[in-house]
Amino acid sequence: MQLLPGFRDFYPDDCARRNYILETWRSVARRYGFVEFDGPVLEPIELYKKKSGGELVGQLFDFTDKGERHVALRPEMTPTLARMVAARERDFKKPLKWFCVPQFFRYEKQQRGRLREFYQLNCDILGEPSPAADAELVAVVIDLLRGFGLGEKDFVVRLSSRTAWQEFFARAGGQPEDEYEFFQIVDKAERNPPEKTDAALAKFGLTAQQVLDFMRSKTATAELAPILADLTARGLGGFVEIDYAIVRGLAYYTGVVFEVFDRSKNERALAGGGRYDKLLSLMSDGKTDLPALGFGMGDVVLANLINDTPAAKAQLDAWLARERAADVYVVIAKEERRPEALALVQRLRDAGQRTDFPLTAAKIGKQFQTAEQLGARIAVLVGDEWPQVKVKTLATREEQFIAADAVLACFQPST
RNA sequence: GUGGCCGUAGCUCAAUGGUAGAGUCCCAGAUUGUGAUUCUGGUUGUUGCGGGUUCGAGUCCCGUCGGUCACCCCA
Repeated sequence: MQLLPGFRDFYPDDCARRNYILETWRSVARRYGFVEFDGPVLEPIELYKKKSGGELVGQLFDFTDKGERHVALRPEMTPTLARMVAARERDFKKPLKWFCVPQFFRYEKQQRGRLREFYQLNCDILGEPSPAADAELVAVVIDLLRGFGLGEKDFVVRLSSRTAWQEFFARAGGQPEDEYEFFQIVDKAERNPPEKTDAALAKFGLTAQQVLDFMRSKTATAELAPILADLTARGLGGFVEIDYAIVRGLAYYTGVVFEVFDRSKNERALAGGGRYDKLLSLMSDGKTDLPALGFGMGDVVLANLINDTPAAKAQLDAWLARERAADVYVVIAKEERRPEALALVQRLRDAGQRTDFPLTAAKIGKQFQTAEQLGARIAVLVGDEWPQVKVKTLATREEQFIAADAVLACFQPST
């Protein structure tokens, strides 16, 4: 049987790599005061139709359940978050700083950095309109990536704003109802030939040159300046560039938007997000109106970049080695001593030592080889010397005899 | 969803249209109380799948599934 396209098996080594990413995400998010939440993997399809107007339904894993409900595997978290917050908004002190690490499912053709199943860290701040919240969000993005050993030379946050483009569009005489169409044109202006952009902009009385000129003006607007100042005060200014080419595809963004890219531009976006001040109101039919902003960061592109960045790769490998290493391997040199060895194994495990031993009789050399492969730091040999055992530090090959009862003391922290 | 390239052992890859191979990994032994190297032996295949051409197909043709890259999209 083959895997379904775009889905992954996680063998122990893959699972450890995945957990490294998830644990690092959780650790940094908590450091910033974000608290973890989660929701259902399966949702009624209307939840996703409401926001997107059905455009994204073609990329959902959806089906009809046995109760005739039309359901979908979650492709994103923002609708669920909006529903949850809107339902119990008064229970939470503002601003809310919530994160989650959900597995998402999207029915798309897979390619580099994009699968049909993936994990994505989501961090959201709700109930805070101040630019301080925007800066806090960008700061946590930066520190999340720094947490993997990535630095200023490895990635950059491209900071932009829908507001800036709204004002640009209004100055040119554009109507608010045409804004979204205009954003879509701007979003593609960098990739499309100027003639094509000119043609699309003609109805608004604009030219590709005007749009590209503004796009390349790196001066911060009054909205973005305090965010930059905040990040500079934190010492994170070097990670951020103003770049009005970032518009993002979705209709619901209202203000600051940003995307994070690797400097070499080999990968697709590492993370992306922005403000969606009107979305909660939209999702709750006006019952709840909270300003909000957030971003998502997927595991697939991030893993690619870590593997291609030596310092980050080294940090990952060190973590993996620590993660899988056994503390102690008990070598049973004489099968007659197996009961005593089992007792020792049990005591070591009770004391919290990661302990392994041969389940069946095996040659000594084989057992040491196994101990080595398991990454054990210490081998304890049980044999003729009982009630003494031989304690060997595998890295240095030093051995010493110790009374079996005293072995545990070797592993206690010496205070 | 559209198009280019690619599918041979668990992995990396060979094989002019003529008997499917090597390295690696794994297992065992050399070595009955010590890890490396080395040496010896061993397991592993419906050549992705299904048709077709041919005396004969891993090889050529068609289809299909999967992978990959680009486009579309990117919550």
